Order: sequence, then C-alpha cells, then structure tokens
Amino acid sequence: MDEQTNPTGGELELLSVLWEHGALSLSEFHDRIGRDLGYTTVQTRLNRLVEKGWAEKTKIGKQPTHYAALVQPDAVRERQLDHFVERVAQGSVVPLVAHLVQGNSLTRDELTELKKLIRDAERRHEASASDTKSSDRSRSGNKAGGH
Amino acid sequence: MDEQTNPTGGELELLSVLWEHGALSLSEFHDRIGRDLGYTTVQTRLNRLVEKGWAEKTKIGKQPTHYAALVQPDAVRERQLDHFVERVAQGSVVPLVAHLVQGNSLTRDELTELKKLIRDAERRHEASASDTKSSDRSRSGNKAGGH
DNA sequence: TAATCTTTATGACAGTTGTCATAAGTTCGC
DNA sequence: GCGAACTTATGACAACTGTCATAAAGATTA
Repeated sequence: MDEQTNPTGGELELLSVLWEHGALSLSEFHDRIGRDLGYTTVQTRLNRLVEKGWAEKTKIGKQPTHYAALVQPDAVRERQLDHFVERVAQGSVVPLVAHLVQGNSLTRDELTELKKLIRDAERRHEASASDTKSSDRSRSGNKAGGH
Repeated sequence: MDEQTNPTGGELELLSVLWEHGALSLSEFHDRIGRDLGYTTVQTRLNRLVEKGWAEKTKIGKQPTHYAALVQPDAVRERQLDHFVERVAQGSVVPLVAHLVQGNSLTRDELTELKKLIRDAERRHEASASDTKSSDRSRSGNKAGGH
C-alpha cells in the first residue's frame, strides 16, 4: 500500500551506520553498531533493510557481502523533517524553531548563520511579492505543495 | 524498562484529536478521527492509550466514558523535537532550520518573528559570555542535560 | 584434506500495532 | 417492562520489529 517513504527509527539506526562508514560487511557493521547486539540480530535487521529497499547487498569475489545504503542521508532527513512538521508540529514551524533556538546549544556562529538564512528567505519573499504586482492573488503558496 | 517518553505515530494521531477537542466519548471520538476506522478499532486504540498512560478514562453518572489526554501537546512536541534533533538530525540544528526556512511556506511575519527569536538568543549568548568573567568554568551548558 | 573460523541462511518467538468481529451490559423511549 | 440503540468488554489475527539460536556453506590453514 504505502510506498514507504520514511524509514522507521530502527531502520534509521542502521542507515546511520552505513552513512557514516560507507559499505560494510556484516562483521564490520557489527563491530561499529556501537551497541551490544547479537551478530545474527544485526544480520536479520540488515537483511530486512535490504528487503525494504533501503540498502543493497553486494558480493564481489570471495569477499564477504557488503551492505550499502540506497538512500541519501539528506533526502531522508528532509523527508523526516517534513513529516515531523506536518504530523507532529501541526504545520507550525515557528514554535518549532523557537524551541530549537531557545534551547541553548547554538553557538554564536550558528546563530549568525541562521540570521543569514532568514534574511535570504525574506529577500525571496520580497522578490516574489514585487513579482506579484497588483492583484492580490492567493497568499504566496503558504502550505502549498512543498517539494 | 523504558519509561516511554514519546508516543508513537499512531498514538500521536489519537492524542491530536484529544488535544484538539478535549475529552471525548468513544462515539464522539470516532466521529472526529477524520478517517474511516472501525468503531472498535478506535475503542481498542484508545484503551491502549490509556493503558500506556497517555490518556485517562472518566465515567460520570450515566454519561458514556470520556477519554482525555494526560499529556500536554507542547511537552510532547518538544520531546519529539529533541528526539528528532538527536536521532535524526544528528544534533545539527542549522541544516534543519535551513530546510524549514528555505521551504517556502513562512510568511513575512513569521520570518520577522524568527529574527526576533534569534536576536534574543544572541543576547542571551552575550549575557552569559560577559557573565563568564574570569575563571573559565564549564562551557555554558552546551549539549548539557537539556530537559 | 581435515579441523577451524567466518559468513550466510533459516527459523523462532515475543511484544507492539492496526484492524476488526462478537457479544455482553446499559439506557431510553414507549 | 421490553426491545432497540448505544456503550463496553473481549478475543482474534496478521504485519512488523527486535532479538536470537541453529546450522549449513565457504574459506583458511596446519
């Protein structure tokens, strides 16, 4: 039914390892999962990841099969974020960012970076506004499609 | 084992309805879930929500039992967000906000609001910096505890 | 080549979740 | 008080997950 666009938490745990280390054999993977899991537990879970299309298995010569992610971290994270905004934050971005910004953690540089991002967004806004000219037209795509 | 601090996606769907409408009887709930689900499906899921401590059932007189959320939306959303940042975004907030800001959707007012939030954060930053005076002491809570 | 070590394939099992069907218990209108 | 309508309680079942154990296959090496 569902084309499955978002990995679950458990799947993400595995994908993260692959993203960080690149293709890995089962034993390498087991060594790096960073948690005491049975060898065959990892095996099963990796195979399921492959069945679901998140990763691929490749065998070359007599080297052990290597597992590699078939999705890019950025793409997945963006989808997850969009999903989050929609389902959890109810589409309201400001309170979300507010919490992030208020929760200490950000460095001065990061704050500066964010300011820049917002300035850019504002500029885009102005641009499309002047674009619009006269007629009021529907509010500039608020809530619209989104990639 | 786990004190279960985060509702799952399915639980969140139900909680959202309770948050939006307040306490509801099963039939009221069924009417508002906004999706074609069997009556007893909703019943089962709501009861599980209660078993897990996310909601409570209250019976008054001969009125049908009402279900009410036991957790506040903001609290849950914040926990979910923290979890998201940590597990999905790998702790990096900037790219996350970047995606949000770049994804159209925000109005001019919202952007202005965000700028204010950032300015405030910067101020807090300066404050704690001047606070620091002499002795270095532990870096101002970066990554620290956090609720 | 035989023993040993590594890699793979399978099968299992329990807990969670989504989805209902049945059926027993209550309440209300007549 | 009786039957219809509404409310609750249970039980089921399959899919998905996390966790392993067993054991067959392959590769290495003494």
